[in-house]
Amino acid sequence: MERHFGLNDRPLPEPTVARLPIYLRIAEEAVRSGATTISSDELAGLAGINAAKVRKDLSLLGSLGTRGTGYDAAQLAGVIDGILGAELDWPVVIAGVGKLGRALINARGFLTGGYHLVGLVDVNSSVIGEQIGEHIVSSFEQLSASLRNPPKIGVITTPDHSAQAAAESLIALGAHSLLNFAPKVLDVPEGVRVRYVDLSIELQILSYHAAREATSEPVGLLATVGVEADQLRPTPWAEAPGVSP
Amino acid sequence: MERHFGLNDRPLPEPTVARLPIYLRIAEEAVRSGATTISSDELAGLAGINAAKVRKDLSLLGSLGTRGTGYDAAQLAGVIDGILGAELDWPVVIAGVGKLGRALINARGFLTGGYHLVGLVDVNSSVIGEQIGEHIVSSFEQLSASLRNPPKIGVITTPDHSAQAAAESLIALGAHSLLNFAPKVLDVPEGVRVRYVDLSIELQILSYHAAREATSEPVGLLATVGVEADQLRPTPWAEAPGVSP
DNA sequence: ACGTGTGAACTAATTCACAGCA
DNA sequence: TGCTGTGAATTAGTTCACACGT
Repeated sequence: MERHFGLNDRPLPEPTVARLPIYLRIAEEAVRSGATTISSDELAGLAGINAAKVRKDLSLLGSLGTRGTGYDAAQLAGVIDGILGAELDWPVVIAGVGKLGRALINARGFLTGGYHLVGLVDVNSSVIGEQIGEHIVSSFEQLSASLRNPPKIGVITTPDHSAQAAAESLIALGAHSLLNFAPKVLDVPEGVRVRYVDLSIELQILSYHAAREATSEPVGLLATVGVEADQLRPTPWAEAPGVSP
Repeated sequence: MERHFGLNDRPLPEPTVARLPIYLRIAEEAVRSGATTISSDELAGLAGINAAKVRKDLSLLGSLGTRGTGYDAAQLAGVIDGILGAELDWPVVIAGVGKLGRALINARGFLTGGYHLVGLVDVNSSVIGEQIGEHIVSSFEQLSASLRNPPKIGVITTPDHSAQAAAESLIALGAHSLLNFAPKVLDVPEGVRVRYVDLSIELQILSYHAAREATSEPVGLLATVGVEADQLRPTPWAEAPGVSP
């Protein structure tokens, strides 16, 4: 598995990594709208951040820009795509076929690019066998028997009390990266990466700020991101690639 | 509207704000499980971060702990709850009753505490009039006529091409804070706060790291958070309060 | 002129390490 | 002895400002 670091030796700063998907979206959008080139200023405006940050971020990927002109939108998209690994093949299994699981399965924009669903599992026998889109919900045993290659990413959309069991099953299937939507801290072996997404926290953060909105502070565009546990890195930003139900 | 700052004068650092909901969950959980007291070490372990950070964060809220003992779990929960404004009343309107909207409406844990749904709107006449839980989907006009008080928070779960219109309607209803799940940058007037949540970005961040997993780095628990656009602040962390479909 | 790339300055956040109270 | 609270040190990230290519 190829290693992508910055231009040099070092890995990219987490905040930069978190912004890359945003730049990618904007660059792709620019290409679609016929632009061949895009400047750090434009990128910054659309991302809701400042241009210096954009340039600093992109300079870590190499000298992609042309002075006086800007960045080649298509090339930029390609480079970011490569770095994010989106051009590789990322088989995904979703565990938990409840409302949220279904929403993600059907969301345009969630499973795009290199991410594709290879399995849908649940422990509830009333949904096992159900067909959703092109997939049939199976038990872990069934999926385990039928999968040729292990999934790279496991998505947990079970109720919280089942999350740990789901995690263990996904890990047993071979997943080393988990995206957990359940409000539960997972106990996973060394080497397994977990990313937590907590939607209710967003409301709490919003209301914290709203409660002191009186002091009308500048309001910026936002970015959305899950954070790396240990080294909590946030993601600044605007233009969220998203879930469109 | 009361102003909550740290102990002193200054507002809390964004990363701290993003961690508070996590501490809150853990403290509440501790209370439920019968513990009266919880230490920064325990908090840290459950949150997937280190104890110094926990103590620094909590010290900004006041001298809540007792040396040699730890923090009073119930008191801690109460204080954080107050700071996050969760004990206040936060009327929420959800715009866009597609799969994701329905998932959020039904998710345990999304609309809890002081957050409660006061309206469900959509532009699609085929869903207007539909009853979902205790609410009936209405048009913006209908809702506008029937709402007594403006919603404080608007949640956008429409397709991306409708997001801007939804935002404008929500703002017209009186919402000053928006939580946008659509992959679209919103153009909003000064004073309106937008928080973007992009679920597909999570996959991209996971795969970026997975692609260089070869170098087995330490794997931490993660935190999930949307970020404040301008000042991009991430959220470190583990134990995500979540969406359980 | 224009806009990138980047060292330098600055600001923010994390982590250390320990004094001090229960 | 145990664990908080917190200054000090460190590390990370952002922003400035300008030299340099086109």
